[in-house]
Amino acid sequence: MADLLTVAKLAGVSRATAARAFSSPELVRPATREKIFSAAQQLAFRPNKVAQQLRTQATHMIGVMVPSLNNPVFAEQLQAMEVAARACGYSLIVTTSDYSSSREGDIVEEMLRQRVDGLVLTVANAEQSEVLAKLRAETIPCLLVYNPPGSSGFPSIGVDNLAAGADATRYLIDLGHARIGMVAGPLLQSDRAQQRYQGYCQAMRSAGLAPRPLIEMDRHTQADLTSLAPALTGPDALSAVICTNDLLAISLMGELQRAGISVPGDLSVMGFDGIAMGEHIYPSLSTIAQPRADIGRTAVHTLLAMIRGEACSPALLPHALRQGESAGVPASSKSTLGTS
Amino acid sequence: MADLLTVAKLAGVSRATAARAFSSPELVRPATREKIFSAAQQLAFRPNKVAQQLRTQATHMIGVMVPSLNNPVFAEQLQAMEVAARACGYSLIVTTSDYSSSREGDIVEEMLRQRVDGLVLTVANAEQSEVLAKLRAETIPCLLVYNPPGSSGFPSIGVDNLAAGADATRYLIDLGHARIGMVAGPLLQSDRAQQRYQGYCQAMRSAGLAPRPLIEMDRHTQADLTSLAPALTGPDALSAVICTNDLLAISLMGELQRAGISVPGDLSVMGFDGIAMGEHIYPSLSTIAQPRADIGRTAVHTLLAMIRGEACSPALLPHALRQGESAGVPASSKSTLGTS
DNA sequence: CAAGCAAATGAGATCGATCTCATTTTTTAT
DNA sequence: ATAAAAAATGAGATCGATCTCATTTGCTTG
Repeated sequence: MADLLTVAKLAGVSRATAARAFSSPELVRPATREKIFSAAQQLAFRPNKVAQQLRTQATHMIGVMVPSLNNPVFAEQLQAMEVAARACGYSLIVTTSDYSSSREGDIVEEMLRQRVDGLVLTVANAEQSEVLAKLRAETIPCLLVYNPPGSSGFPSIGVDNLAAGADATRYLIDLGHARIGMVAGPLLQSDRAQQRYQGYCQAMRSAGLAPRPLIEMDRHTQADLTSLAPALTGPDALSAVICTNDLLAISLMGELQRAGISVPGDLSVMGFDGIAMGEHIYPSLSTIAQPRADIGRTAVHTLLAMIRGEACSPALLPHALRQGESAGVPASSKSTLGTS
Repeated sequence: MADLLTVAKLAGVSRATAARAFSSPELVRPATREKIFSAAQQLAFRPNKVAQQLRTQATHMIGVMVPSLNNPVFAEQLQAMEVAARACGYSLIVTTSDYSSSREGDIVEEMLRQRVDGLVLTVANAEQSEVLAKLRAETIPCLLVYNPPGSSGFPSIGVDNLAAGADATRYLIDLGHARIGMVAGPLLQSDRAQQRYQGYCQAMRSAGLAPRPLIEMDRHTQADLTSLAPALTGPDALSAVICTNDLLAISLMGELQRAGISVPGDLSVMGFDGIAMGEHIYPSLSTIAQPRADIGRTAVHTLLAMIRGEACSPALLPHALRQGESAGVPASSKSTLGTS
């Protein structure tokens, strides 16, 4: 592959001038510039970014780590990030941690060696993350996404999960529900889920209702009915559940329907995240939508600002309750209304 | 950031020896090695990959381009690729083309400048892709995913879309359907969709049925009922449709159910791809599942083999018909059976 | 037309590692 | 103990661009 020196020779100029023709053309006399460009053309010259990166000490690469691309929330956020980054001349190195703390460590170390200009991370639990502890000693710009901007010490882009959890709960209460439960993945491993549950508890109490203990599923994105069954029977049976993410909600709805339980007839279901799929299925998913594309875009722009050395304001983006068909008036109220 | 020279000085050795301690420790006397390692430790030395890449002329980076991460097929494939690549010491630069040919060109050029070691691409249409034409003049290892391995001249990883299309069709025929249609995105822009349609046509003819013209939707991943309505009325109304991808199928099912059309009662629906979501919704999606994770993994391993200079055999991976609840016995047969 | 000044160009160092080849040190054999 | 062979180390070039600073070229103006 032809390098700049070869181009310079063919054009009869020095390396420096050839380089200038590309980086600051206005400093090169038009005639010379043309000679250089045509030489470059002939030789099919293609600038070597690696060399540029070494010399300028800037890679124009952003390291991105998400838990999994199998969850559309992250994939959709990444889609937006990629578009935003490329528009600004940056590339994305994408990695997945599978919520594993050791993998998180390896990945970040690798990216630091690659000298990415900044990092955008979504970690399992920001408060007690080892990798964030290590990063605190580094000077590289680093931004969290979805993780609450708590005491981790890093700026963060996301929504107010607590308020969002409360909003979802209040929506169901306003619909007439009182026996509302919350369903989460295993061990409440995600700090977002924890906050959402807090919000649920607050909203319940504000309405004079007793919050119920969280119902944990074995898997983070797939519901199993057996774990839920106890909560659905007896006099205190739930009339509505909020799932801590959309995948969980969607798979729960599927299981319910397969078991002959009607949604929202017998049980209202709400999700969290607002993945695109939720709008297309039937019944469409009532959910708290996070502005995923906005989050991705904002994350990129905020990180680039940090890279430029500007102070950055950790942004809370607005969430929105998306009314779908999966949450409705509870059966009891309906019959009450019908007979009144 | 401390560099190797600084480490070498502190350890009282030359750059060369310090470098060797890391790259080929067996060439360095244990005592010396220890001095170097402890110096590195003290200085928090972190090898600079950019410099390595420049010197060794190998980046250990793979450029990946997919149409969109909003479609779980690509996200799920990417997830598998990332894991496989990292296990082999490679990183992924991920980009999305949105099926735009100009964006494809820009992206690939950018990646070539970045001197990625190889490319894994999914293009809109491999046969007439400008970017592939350009790449044919380059020497960089390049692998297609999902695109049929036709005359593009590049090895490809994917399934036999023609056979898959025929399998789906035959499955519906075996269920008793005769009035089967196929639904695709706009302009049949994807070469895979074309092949699947061919397969459908073949299977129909083999069964003595007349293939119907393709029904095109305005968007690639979202169905609208108005475009489909004509095909659903009259004496010749369809009893089953095959969609060229799962997103289309799922959104179609949603629309149908919202319109009071029962699936599979009134209309059987099949998809293509086998995204995870399809199994969770209700009714679960009958589809032709592509081994997305396998495809991703195989793509990485095949590309790495190409990078090592080994000849590569373009692999066709097996697809599988996944029986779901969305395709069933047609209403007419059912009543026939019932009255006989 | 010469002096003076701005614009254009070039020489050489630099980024941080690796590689080759020469040199020094250590080990082995005699 | 000494020569020969093997192992360990070092000096310096190299990858491909960019940057600084010195030098040359071109232009303006008196």
